[in-house]
Amino acid sequence: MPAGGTPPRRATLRDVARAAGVSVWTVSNAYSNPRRVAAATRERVLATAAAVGYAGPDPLARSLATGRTGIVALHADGAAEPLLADPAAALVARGLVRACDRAGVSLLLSGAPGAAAVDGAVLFRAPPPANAPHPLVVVDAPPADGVVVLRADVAGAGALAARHLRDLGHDDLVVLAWPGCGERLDGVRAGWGGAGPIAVYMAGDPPGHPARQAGPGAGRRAVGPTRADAEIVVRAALAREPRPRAIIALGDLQARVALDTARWSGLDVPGDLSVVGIDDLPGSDVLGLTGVFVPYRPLGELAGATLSVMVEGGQVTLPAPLPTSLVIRGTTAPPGR
Amino acid sequence: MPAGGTPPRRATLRDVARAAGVSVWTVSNAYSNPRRVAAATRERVLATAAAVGYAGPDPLARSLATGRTGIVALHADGAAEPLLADPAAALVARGLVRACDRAGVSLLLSGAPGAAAVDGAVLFRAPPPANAPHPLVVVDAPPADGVVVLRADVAGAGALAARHLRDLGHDDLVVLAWPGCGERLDGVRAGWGGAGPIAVYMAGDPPGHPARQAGPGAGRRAVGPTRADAEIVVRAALAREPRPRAIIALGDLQARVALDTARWSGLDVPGDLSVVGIDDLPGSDVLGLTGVFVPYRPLGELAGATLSVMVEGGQVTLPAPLPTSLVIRGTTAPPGR
DNA sequence: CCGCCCCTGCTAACCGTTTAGCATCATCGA
DNA sequence: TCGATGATGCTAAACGGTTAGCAGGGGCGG
Repeated sequence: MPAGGTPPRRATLRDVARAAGVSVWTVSNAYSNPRRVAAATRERVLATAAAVGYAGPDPLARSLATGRTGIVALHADGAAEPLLADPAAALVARGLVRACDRAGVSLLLSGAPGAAAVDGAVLFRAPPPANAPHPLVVVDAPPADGVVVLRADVAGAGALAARHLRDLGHDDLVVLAWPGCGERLDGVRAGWGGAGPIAVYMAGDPPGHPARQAGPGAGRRAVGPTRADAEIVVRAALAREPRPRAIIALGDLQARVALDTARWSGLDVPGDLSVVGIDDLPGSDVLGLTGVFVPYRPLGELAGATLSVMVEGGQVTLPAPLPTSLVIRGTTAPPGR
Repeated sequence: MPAGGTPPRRATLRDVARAAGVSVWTVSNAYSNPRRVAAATRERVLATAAAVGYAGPDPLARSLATGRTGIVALHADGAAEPLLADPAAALVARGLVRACDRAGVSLLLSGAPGAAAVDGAVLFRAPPPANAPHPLVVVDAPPADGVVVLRADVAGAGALAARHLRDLGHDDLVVLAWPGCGERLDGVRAGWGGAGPIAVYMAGDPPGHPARQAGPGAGRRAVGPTRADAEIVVRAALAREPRPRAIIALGDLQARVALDTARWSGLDVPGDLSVVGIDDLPGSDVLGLTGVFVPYRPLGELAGATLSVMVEGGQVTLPAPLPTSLVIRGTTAPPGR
């Protein structure tokens, strides 16, 4: 004989309606649109729902019907991990999650755009896909037509760094760079303004470099050198004759490697060598690194706010690049005699 | 007269089927189950889809039909931001996102459990809800019946810290604690083993403390003191007579405040005062802080792997608490004379 | 030539909601 | 007494897929 128990299926709106003796419409509105149903009826419906173990409308079905998911995505290229592992991306994520909290939505970290249904997406340093079914905001990428791109004034950042060293009296500049950071480099050149020679040491991927060929992210735009790449280029730069007295690292990671390497080889920073980084990532403060602050977290927050407006159907105007600022700590000084 | 253009609605499976002259079944399987449809047919379907601008099955509808979303959640209490702002939570998130990448799913950061449809959820230091419609894994919370709780051996961590100081010859211990870290404290007591007196300074929320009453998280289990709380308790501890010579901070944040405050008031660390923290958060290495490493990132990774198994319907056996390890750096030494 | 089986594709039911549009009814002013 | 009105709740059509079960047909062994 058949067991008389309820099936293991979770209760649905229909079940509640049947049990409460009302229509599906009434139950749905009791949850989503309380003022359209009389208080007494609503009370009864909710009580019945609790009795049959109904925990509220299924978010999936609700999303399908309404077209809204209450989720925005932060996308990376192949894998989601870099979104938290890369310090700059993590800062953007942190700003974004704060904006999401404020807007009452959740944040999805995903390496596969389109795999999940979202109301909108933020792309960090990634090219926008052609036919996204939702609004898109791109962070820290070159401006492009037809897409909302949010960025910091990285050229200004380079200029700030160069001007600082020039103001200190330096007249010989070494720059640690990598392919793809052209704008920062241009800024450095502009800020330096011919105060002396500039030597650029370029890190990372020559075509065919094995370490960057493997893996899902191979071939994508370089967003920065690996630690190993940085060490190679730093060693090369420090070995130059005459020895460098002022270094701008276009990224904080390179700056830290430069700091380590210089001190390791007995140089006094800033006595023998001035080092300034660009990014001012968390941790650079305790290192005492002089650098230019790039507002990644505010960018993430702005991206979230902007996306919210777009999801609501509003128009947004492209803001000017967010300003950067020089933070002077302990790694720069006038050139030693 | 009516404009003959296509409506702005996105193409659906049905549209593609009509255009390709096949049934909906065929189109669906061409995407989701390629081996059930002849290669030639599939080819034709995909071409037609591209022609009418169909970008693949809608994830939402697919999820509704299959019951799978390809999303796992990391939940916090009221807001999602602490998941990235709190260093320990951020480490768990990082481990989790890596496991998600490996499993091919996306990670949702949410402050409102149940607001979005997910296949499973990880709760960090939060009590599990009663009737979750999906598998649950709890990280870093007291063991409980019927739920999978993953944890580090925090008692062992406390013991490691205490034993280290005792081995160095200390015989007078000051502990910086907060309500809710009882297990760590117990571990300290066990590791210390009566090598001398222990003075415990407890930080944070006395009932009615205004700073912790406001906000959505009010009343929840304390996961650690705020910076301000830490400063107060550190000041109190350092002012003790006789002056402390060995401090265990049950959390790294307190340890850092202790370090700052001690050095600020002219004490030599570790000459006058030994400080050891528990957590070994990122940044403690450059600070040179001696401490006990708590494997938050591996916990996140393990949580992700465990959750994957549970989502697939598998049974999991509770692993033993993950071991912690002592990391000796520069803030501990034998007691000064 | 016949019966069997596999391959392919179809029909139709289902997933659990939302919501536009309409029916019903009690209340109320004239 | 009657029509207008507002409150309340119902019917039914989406939303965009998946998939169990089945029909038709061609290849193949007997």
